[in-house]
Amino acid sequence: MLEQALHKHFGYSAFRTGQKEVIEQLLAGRDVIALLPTGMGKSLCYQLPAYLLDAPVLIVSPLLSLMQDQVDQLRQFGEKRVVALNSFLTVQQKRYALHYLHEYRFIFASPEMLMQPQVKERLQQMKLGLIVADEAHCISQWGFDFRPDYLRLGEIIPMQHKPPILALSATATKSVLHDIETYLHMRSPFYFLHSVNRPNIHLAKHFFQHKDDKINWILEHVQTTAGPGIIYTQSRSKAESISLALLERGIAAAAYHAGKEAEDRQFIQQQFLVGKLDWIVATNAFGMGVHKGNIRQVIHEFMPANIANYMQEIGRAGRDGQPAVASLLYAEGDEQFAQFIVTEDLPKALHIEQYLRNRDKPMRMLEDGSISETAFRVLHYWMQQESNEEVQQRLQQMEVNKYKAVHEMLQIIQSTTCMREQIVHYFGQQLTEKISNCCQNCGLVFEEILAAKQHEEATEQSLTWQARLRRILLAE
DNA sequence: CGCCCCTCCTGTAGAGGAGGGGCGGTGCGCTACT
Repeated sequence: MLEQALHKHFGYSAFRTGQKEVIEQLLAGRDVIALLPTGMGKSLCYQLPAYLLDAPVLIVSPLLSLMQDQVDQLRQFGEKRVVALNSFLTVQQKRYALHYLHEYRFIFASPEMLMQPQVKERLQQMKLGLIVADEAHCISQWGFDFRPDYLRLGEIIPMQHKPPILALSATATKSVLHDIETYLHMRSPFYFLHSVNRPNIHLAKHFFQHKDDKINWILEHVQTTAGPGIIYTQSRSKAESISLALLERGIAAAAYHAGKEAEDRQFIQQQFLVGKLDWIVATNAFGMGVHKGNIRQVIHEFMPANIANYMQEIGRAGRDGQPAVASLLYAEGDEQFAQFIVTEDLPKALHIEQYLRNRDKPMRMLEDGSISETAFRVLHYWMQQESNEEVQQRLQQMEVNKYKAVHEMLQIIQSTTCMREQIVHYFGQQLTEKISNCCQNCGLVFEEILAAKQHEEATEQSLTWQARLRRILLAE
């Protein structure tokens, strides 16, 4: 009985939605794509099978920090046969880990590490019980133009004695599901798809004449409403300046972006998790693997580049099931920047010519700085897959697709019909129930949603003196 | 591409506008250098 195994290894008495179905299929040897809302115990879907299979489980993870969290969690459960194969290991540790790889129960690794010849060869000789792609939407989101090793995961799957493959994610469109299936070489996978709709997240949007007005709105809004929350900004510098402005107003806020030291990032995330920080002002670097239940607000200072990103980012709110608000701020022309940022680092036609001229030693292209490291890696990958003409076409198509995705997001912003319905429809699903205070277009009274919370805060002593003064002076 | 910031220009005072330059997201692994 699966329930008995669940109780024996993890001490739980019952499965959560989807877990049992997914595990049953995996144990029967079938590939599975599971879309489960975050925080609903996605990791158990591979952790339990690991104890019922007689071979190691390989988990492909997008972030080192995520890997570390999962390793720590398993160790807390008393599991010793667990390893994270990544650049944190010394040469000796890595050699040791590879030598005894078959003895581990859980092997975590990044796609880049898996593509190293020594690692790949070692895995190919080994029997694996299960291969897991955690946050599997990364295959589609990052594989084509950022981390091409994500498209090469199929190379580590043994042809003979192929283990079942599990793809886990919280949000994926039909086309993302298709990419996952293709690049993981899945054979008629079992789908467990939870609804992408999150009824407790209310969708607000606000329009502004000038970009600066958005900042003023944020400063005002954050001082008078309930946190904790995340503010997503378009650039690192803006994340810094807004968090500073909030700090000056007595709000416990911090900035988070990829320009910060790994140590600082970890510290800030930790402080937010334990409630010492109320607001995180971040670029899209923040979020994956952040398990905080009581996030009440997500504010977008800029326009997300596509609907999937928007859903992922607002989906970090209200995981405790309590009401939360996602506020999307828009000023005319914001789509220009969104378009620029997502296409700026794509390899261009001139890079293909340059690549062909340096065919014998393409790395030379990097020397004069005419191409970024990312763009070079992406170009190099595609040039090995396809002809010049095909690569050129592909890159153009990528650009077109990215513009199209920005436009789809813009339509949600500009339309006057239910935002939720449009979003759910975009993911190929249907909206089954109608909620009150659904979205800006259906009618939304902010105070009604977080009213109880705000009242509580108003009487709290922890209210900042600025906010108290503001209430008195402005009679709010 | 659009923004922000800085410098320069004008024409003899102080400030406003033109024009140029810099900047702008996401992560892995690895290497060279301090």
